Amino acid sequence: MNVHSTEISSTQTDPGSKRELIIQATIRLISEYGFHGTPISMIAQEAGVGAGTIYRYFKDKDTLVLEIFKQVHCVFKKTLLHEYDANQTIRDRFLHLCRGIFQYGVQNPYEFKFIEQFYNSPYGTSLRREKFFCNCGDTGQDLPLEQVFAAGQAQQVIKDLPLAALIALTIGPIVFLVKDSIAGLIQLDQTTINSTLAACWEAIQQETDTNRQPGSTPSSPSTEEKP
Amino acid sequence: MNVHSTEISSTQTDPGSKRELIIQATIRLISEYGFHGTPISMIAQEAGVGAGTIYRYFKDKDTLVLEIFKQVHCVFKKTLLHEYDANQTIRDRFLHLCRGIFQYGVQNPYEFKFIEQFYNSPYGTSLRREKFFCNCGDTGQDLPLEQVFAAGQAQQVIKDLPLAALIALTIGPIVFLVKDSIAGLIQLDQTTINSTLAACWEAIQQETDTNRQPGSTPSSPSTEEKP
Amino acid sequence: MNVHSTEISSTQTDPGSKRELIIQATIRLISEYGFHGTPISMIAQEAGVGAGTIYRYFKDKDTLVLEIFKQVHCVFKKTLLHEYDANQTIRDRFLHLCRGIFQYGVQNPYEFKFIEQFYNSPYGTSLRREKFFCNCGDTGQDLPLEQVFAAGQAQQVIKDLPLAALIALTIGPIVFLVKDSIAGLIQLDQTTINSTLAACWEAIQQETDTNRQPGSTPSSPSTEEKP
Amino acid sequence: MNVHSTEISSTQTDPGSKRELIIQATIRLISEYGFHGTPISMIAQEAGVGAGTIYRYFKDKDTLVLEIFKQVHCVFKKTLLHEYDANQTIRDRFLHLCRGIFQYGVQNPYEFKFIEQFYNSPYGTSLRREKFFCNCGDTGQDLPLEQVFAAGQAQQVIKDLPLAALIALTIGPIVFLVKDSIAGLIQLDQTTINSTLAACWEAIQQETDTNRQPGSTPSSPSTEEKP
DNA sequence: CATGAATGAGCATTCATTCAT
DNA sequence: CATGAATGAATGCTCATTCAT
Repeated sequence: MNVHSTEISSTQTDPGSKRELIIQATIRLISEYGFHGTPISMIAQEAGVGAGTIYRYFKDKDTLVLEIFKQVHCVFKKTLLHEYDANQTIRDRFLHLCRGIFQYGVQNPYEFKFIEQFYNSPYGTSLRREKFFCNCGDTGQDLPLEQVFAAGQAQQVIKDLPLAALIALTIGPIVFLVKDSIAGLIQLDQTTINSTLAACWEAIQQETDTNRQPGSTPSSPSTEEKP
Repeated sequence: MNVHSTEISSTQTDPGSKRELIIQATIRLISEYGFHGTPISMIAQEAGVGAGTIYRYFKDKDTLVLEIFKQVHCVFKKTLLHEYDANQTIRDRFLHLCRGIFQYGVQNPYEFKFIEQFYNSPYGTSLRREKFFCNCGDTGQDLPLEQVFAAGQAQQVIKDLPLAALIALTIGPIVFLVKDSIAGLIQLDQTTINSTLAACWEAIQQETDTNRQPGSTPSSPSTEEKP
Repeated sequence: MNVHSTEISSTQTDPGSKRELIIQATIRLISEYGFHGTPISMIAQEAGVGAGTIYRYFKDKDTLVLEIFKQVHCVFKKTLLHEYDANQTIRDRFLHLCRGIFQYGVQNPYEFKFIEQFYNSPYGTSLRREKFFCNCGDTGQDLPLEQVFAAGQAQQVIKDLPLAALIALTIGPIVFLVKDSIAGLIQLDQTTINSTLAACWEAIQQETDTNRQPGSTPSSPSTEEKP
Repeated sequence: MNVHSTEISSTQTDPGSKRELIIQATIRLISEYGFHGTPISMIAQEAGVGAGTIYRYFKDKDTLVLEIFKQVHCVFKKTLLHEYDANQTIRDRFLHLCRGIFQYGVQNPYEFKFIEQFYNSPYGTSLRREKFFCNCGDTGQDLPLEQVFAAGQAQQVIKDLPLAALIALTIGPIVFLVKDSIAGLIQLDQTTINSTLAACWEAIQQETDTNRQPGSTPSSPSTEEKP
């Protein structure tokens, strides 16, 4: 009855549908110009639809952006969790998730910057504070990265820093680099990604005697968790 | 004939001048509401001047923001270089600069967010790409942090990563944390700052014989082998 | 070729026809929200038809309303003339017609307010000026009330006031009261209606010796004199 | 500080001020086309000002109309009360007030229709129900006409009809006639006005033996109240 | 015939910029 | 120099109307 839908239906990804055209145009433009820098008329033109058409699919501009964020954020989370194994070592789980962010950013630059824009908007700030995130069908628990950090700290594999600091030490560099990559300031190949991730791990790992044993390289799997 | 000046005159820091009132109001408001969320009329009111007055000092809104960015960015750089000693060790110079960013962000949240806003705008992106930055009277050389990294790599104290990656590994976490701090999501005390900076250093430092045993290859994260 | 019809076909009162559904919805909505406050889409929804369907029956929104007005106005006139006997006394004919307006308004509040809305619109004003009204199959003669007034004046039963004044003195109070009734500001029972009509009659009647005789009026709601 | 003012300042009637130009244009246009039929752009053009200028004086379109209504309604009430003497007979007070309405309508056709439009809008309906009217500096008591009716009923000079009916019997014809006059359907001279008012009085007056004496003409002051 | 998705002109409102004072 | 009233282009949004299905 109502075409405005918060549910993410399968038709949303029909690449030819007007709705999807609007979404893609919005992501592209807002990722570049920001919410207030992107008039509806510009979205309509980029999508190749009439301005009024947008309002058949979304109640207003706010809703348009919020709904796209939810959808994009969901896909983003699902991408991270693809082939994710909670039984792997802390380090491997860390690397899996972080590499996922890298890959996602490089392969979906518009979506990545869109998420960034959203997080840095007043909207996003309150989102973060209220832990509002979309559930995507999962149990609404914390981002898996936070779980990894918590588990790692429990096992004394990860430094006893505030959670925010741990996140900053990993997400910070990744986001920074991906944005530089999107801006064309650096070419992100697998080698650079891998070495950067290794560096991130070194930043947060708890150095123990075991870790300091000769031959122990920062990037070698340690077995500190199951002694 | 034209009172608009790209040059940074000495009067700009006169705290009572209208120009400075306008600048301070703009920083405060744009850091909070963003460029498009801050009308000229709001700036005029916050600054306690007439709207038309702003146009005596700045050609238009774009120029206003660009000029403020240049000025703020200069002060920021100068702050970092305060008591900076190029003869210190790589690590100390690194810590001096990074701690400076932290301090600046915590003590000047409006300016910090303003710079952030600017960097994330289309304007900022092109700026970064064109290395346009203001010279601030210095010799136009690279940011000192980049010099430290280059020197550190020459001395094999710092990993052989792309410069952009090294910057990301240090600036990324700092900016991330300062923003969280400004948003009230974390309380940044000296302990947290110090341990975070130590972590950043661990992320970028080259482990040598001096530091470690030979054969240690920081850039090989390939370790998934489980013996 | 053109399904739009200015003629009032017999199907218009078929209660199940789409045309009639549209008309009823329009009357209900416009009487409440006015012409500009009632979008076509709302009419379509209320009528349970597609928006495009309305344009099969009416050329455009203006035509829709004009045609409905003609139809409603016709039915209104016919209602007034029901059981109307031109051989009755002036006073009885007057009371018959006026009571008819009261009854019609109370029983058909939507239609009544619709007519009102229309009369007060620029459209209605020009209509009144041009004496354009629909003929309803009658001989296009004046409204019967005007005939009664003319006849009454000829018989010196009704004051020698301008016709417009006589109409105002009768229609004015009735419309005013019915609107208050519809708005819920007064409960219109038969007693109030009768005494109001008696008052209207007193306003326009020519006082002669004949008229002043006691008990002279058949439907005498006029018992107010206390002998 | 704030140019939006609910207070009715003396400058409002400065005929050359933009504010007054806007008000006059609004009254003229809304009286003819109604609220929804009068775009802001049309008001701006009619007033000879830019569209944005209107918003310097009024918060939004609703406020514009509401404020004008208050002002016009105040002037209207003051006009009615000009030279009004509460010590006159019921009939004279009645005639004074009703004649005032006539005069006001004939001399201020735009304002008169504007008030009409407003009363017939959803806004006006709630106004009537809530007795919200502006106080105009008076004590906020009922319209004087209602007081006259109440007093007249107490003295058995006026019929014992519901208040709404009495108002309908007087205001109804007057409004009806004035509208016809404005529409050009009738020429309202003093004779017509006087005889119509006399008729209105006959409609509502309580007929006693005294009143029935020959020679008692509607327009002559009767002394029925203080026998 | 009937539909409702699509359209774009039109609306209320905001805001960067100008200019008379 | 400084002001802020005035402007009109631009924005988000609505809605009468069309037309492919």
